[in-house]
Amino acid sequence: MPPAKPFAKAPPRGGRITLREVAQALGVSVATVSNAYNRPDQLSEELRERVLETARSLGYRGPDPLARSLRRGRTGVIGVVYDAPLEYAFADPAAAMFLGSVTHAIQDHALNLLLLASPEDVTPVRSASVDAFIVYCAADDSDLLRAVLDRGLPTVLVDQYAHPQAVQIGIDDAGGAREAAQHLRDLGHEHIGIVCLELGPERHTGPVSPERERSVGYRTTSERLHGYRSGAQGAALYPVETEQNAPQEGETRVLELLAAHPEVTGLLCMSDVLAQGALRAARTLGLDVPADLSIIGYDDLPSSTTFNLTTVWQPTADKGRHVGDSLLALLAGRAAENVTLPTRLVVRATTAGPPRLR
Amino acid sequence: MPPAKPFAKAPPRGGRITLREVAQALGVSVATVSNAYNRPDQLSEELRERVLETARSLGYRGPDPLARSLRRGRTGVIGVVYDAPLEYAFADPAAAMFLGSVTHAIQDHALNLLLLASPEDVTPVRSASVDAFIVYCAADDSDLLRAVLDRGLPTVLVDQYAHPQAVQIGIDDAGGAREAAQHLRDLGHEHIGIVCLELGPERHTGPVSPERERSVGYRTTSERLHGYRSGAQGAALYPVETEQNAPQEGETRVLELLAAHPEVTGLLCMSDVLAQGALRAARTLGLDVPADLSIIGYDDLPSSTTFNLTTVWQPTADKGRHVGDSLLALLAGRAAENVTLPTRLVVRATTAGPPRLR
DNA sequence: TTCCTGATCTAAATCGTTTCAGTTGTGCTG
DNA sequence: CAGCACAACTGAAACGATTTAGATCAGGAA
Repeated sequence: MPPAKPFAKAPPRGGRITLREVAQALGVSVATVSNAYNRPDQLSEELRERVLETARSLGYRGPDPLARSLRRGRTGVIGVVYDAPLEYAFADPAAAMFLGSVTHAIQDHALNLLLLASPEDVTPVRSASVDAFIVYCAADDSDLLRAVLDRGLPTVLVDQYAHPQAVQIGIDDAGGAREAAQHLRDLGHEHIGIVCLELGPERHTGPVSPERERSVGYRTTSERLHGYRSGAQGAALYPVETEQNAPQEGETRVLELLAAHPEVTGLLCMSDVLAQGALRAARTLGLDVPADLSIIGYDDLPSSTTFNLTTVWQPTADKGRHVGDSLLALLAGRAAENVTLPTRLVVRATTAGPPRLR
Repeated sequence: MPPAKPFAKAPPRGGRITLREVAQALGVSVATVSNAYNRPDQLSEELRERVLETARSLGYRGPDPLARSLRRGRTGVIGVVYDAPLEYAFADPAAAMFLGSVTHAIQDHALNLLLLASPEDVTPVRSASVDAFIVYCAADDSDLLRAVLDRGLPTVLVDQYAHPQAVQIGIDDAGGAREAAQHLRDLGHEHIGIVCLELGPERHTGPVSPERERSVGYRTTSERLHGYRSGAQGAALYPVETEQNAPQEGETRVLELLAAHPEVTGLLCMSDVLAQGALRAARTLGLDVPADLSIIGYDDLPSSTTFNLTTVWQPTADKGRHVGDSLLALLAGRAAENVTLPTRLVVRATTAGPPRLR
């Protein structure tokens, strides 16, 4: 290897044009060029035109966003964290709709969403250039949540347990669940299956044991389960756990459940996606819905109207709006309050009284 | 709309701890503290421990990601641009699934997705700190696309016309459409309705005139329309335009279409979501599917299995993977090639021969 | 002793902006 | 003609890190 290069001071960066180059080409100061872009009132219209013109001809693409953010101390980016492979988030229409409503709420304020992937590794959370965080469905004791709070940035927790260092936005999960269970009871169902979402980050499937039920990590699951129990008093309940919020998964679990407990005549599903799986299972078994089997979902997705699914509606759009508002308040240095939004049972065509005999 | 400038004034940068503070507290240089985080082999284990310990006790939260990015010239962020209100993207399960598959493809490479909202304003595109762009479903002549290409960053175009300055990843839109149309023809349908996605960024609804059909801005719509026409030769075709990819919208347009053309016995929908609307319309009219009306969708969403919908499958996961791979190649300075992925008709239970008489 | 090597650690130069605090030069008032 | 407001522009200090090119020192070989 040759020991030393004669031209050691070669600029390694590809010939990137900066404010300085433009300023030099014009014989003005960099401050003036910067002002041409950011504060047109600080220089004469004529000079501004010349600056912009020169910049264009030099191939200058405008002030570097990164340098600007560093200097200004603001990025205009909100980090979104989801405590599961992020692909699941997109596979879940309810999550996608929520993200859509957040987007809607913040896009007029020059804010954008950065999706932080890979939950088992907290590095992205530690090294993301963001002004604030949204944490969606993280378990209360997760490393992820801890890493987020460690950043010390404004944080909004969605559908999670409250935390002193963050704002919490959620829905009345238990209330909606209670209504749903009550509805089945009112119709006369005595044996009711419950298709749960994940109870915690560790993926399990099958019947939920009482001790497992006692240590549920996700607030949503926990609350809905409590709601079901309080609304279905007097009935026999058969909760089963799923490991992914997907129709296929719902179908499999429901088939298992009905095989183990043929006396079940009603199904409470913690999501419309799982309810879709229940619908498939019923079709597979040749059961008529609702004559042979009643099914209730949760979320009220757009497709559920088409399925004529009885379900629990939740104000997804409102939720996004509240998250957005809270974020804006926190970023402006104001306080924001925890919010719990209402839910409501929507009775459609997948529920009826139980069959007299099977 | 006035340009949003929410945080013109930065918040008080009250006592933020930096590398320097930590270095001073220890009496070492900032380089050493930096090395403690980034290159542990550059200092003794003992000193490194002390640095980390001091940092912790001082409340230092680790190297600022922004400053690091500026210095390193890399952000680890990919900008995603969608040529419609971003909320629509989330409302469309196919788009959400695609985003999910991209996420999956890049998350092992320390890359994250930044969703750039508000398409009518190109500011976010101009001022986003990203290493590369993904453009999804933008019209060929849109300001948005131009703004993206102006940034001069690696760019992948998805479901769009090819462009010399970018890599294009797409599917065989026309092929799938042709198969679908052919299928209806083979079954004997003579009068076929076509429910189109948006033809261009300007929202229209209702019947598509021949001249409008000639100037379709979105490649997906254009290709599928061509495919339908080439597969349905000999039949009378009635294309109608929608302004949003949503079930409700599909229902409305189909009701209009069937009112205007009662002789229609088959429907080609450019998305499963629109096909869902068709299903609703049929129910509203008391028509039996497929006895009275055949319906074919496009995308093959998970819910379409439940609906038993005949539809055109597309390799969403593959698409995301290819986008991810191309991005990685471009970021590494390598070249990447345009890719067109196959599509395939999936026949389920919503298609049959036309009724003899109505 | 002298020189070389390797392990540690440091000084200083960036990275590309924004913005505070001036410095000019001009025209107007009193 | 002094005094002053004002418009137009500039210098230089941040912003918070990474990284290159040494400096220093101890130990071992020659």
